[in-house]
Amino acid sequence: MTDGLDRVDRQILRILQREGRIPNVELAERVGLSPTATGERLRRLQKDGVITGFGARLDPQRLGLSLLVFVEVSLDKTTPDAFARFAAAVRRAPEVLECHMVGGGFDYLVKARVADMPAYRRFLGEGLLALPGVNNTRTYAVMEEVKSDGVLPL
Amino acid sequence: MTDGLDRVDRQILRILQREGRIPNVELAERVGLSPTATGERLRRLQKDGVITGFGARLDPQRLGLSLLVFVEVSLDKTTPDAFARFAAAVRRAPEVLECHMVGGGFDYLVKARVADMPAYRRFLGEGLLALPGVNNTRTYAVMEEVKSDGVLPL
DNA sequence: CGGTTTTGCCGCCGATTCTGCGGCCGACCC
DNA sequence: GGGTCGGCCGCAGAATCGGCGGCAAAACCG
Repeated sequence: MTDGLDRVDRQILRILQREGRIPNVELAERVGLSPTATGERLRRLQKDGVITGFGARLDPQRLGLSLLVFVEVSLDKTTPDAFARFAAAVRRAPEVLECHMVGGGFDYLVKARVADMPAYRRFLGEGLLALPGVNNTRTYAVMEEVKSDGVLPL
Repeated sequence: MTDGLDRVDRQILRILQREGRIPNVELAERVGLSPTATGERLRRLQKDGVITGFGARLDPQRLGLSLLVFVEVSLDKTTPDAFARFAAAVRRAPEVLECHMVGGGFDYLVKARVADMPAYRRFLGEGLLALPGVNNTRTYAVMEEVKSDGVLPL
């Protein structure tokens, strides 16, 4: 059940990762199946949760979000529910694109986009550091995005 | 030209980020415009580069990629073209979802997905450490993905 | 301030795409 | 051999797409 994907399924996923809005008929002729069979596979892949959704890729620059930063966050270990409260607050913060709990020298790795350095200072001061339990942060500003697509290998 | 987006444009982008495959007619009635006008805006947003593409979101677990890791990479500063060669190699590596050049204690931050720890060891040894100019790496394994969508604020 | 251009929207309509249905074929199992 | 089942196909009605002409309000200009 976890991996009942044949060659055609994988090809469909590979195409849809990059061209999510391709019409079903064109997808069908690319994988060499009829539109009906292809649509059926697509529906099944969504129902089974392999495909969790579709989305538009936007250019952050054109939206005034020129600065990409990664922040390593350390929490006080004293309060046990601090983790849950931090996680909840982070999910509400629109600047935060991703947040991962990691094992190692710190607790959370946050990926965020803001307009510029002043905006980041504001986000750091009023957003992150204001959260209870936040002990220490270390910021890395991205100078160049070498690879950004995030396409999964198949 | 960089920011000629009105309220309706932003609403379109907000919807399409989460539901990229929504039919144009439904998008139209959600933003309160006719399908023709909505389609025209969509076409313009793509032509202007605000929308760079559409893609399917896949569940990494169901594809056998259960381990998400972040790797901080330091390069030898001796060879000046080492940066370009590292960047080129990283773009070819399928496990690497993202790679950013950062300012701070190290040079590159790499986000990668692999099947499990043995697969990561292989990727680290044969993929990253084999690259010329790589001086030092530090790995952080993700224990929990608190927020992963990467949706931009509008 | 009046006229003109521009811009953005709508309704319409032919072409394309989608989707549910019935039928076909090969694999598999008694 | 006979039955069952999963996967694919073709078809047809319904929905959607995309280009065209018209219209009204805003912007522009003399």
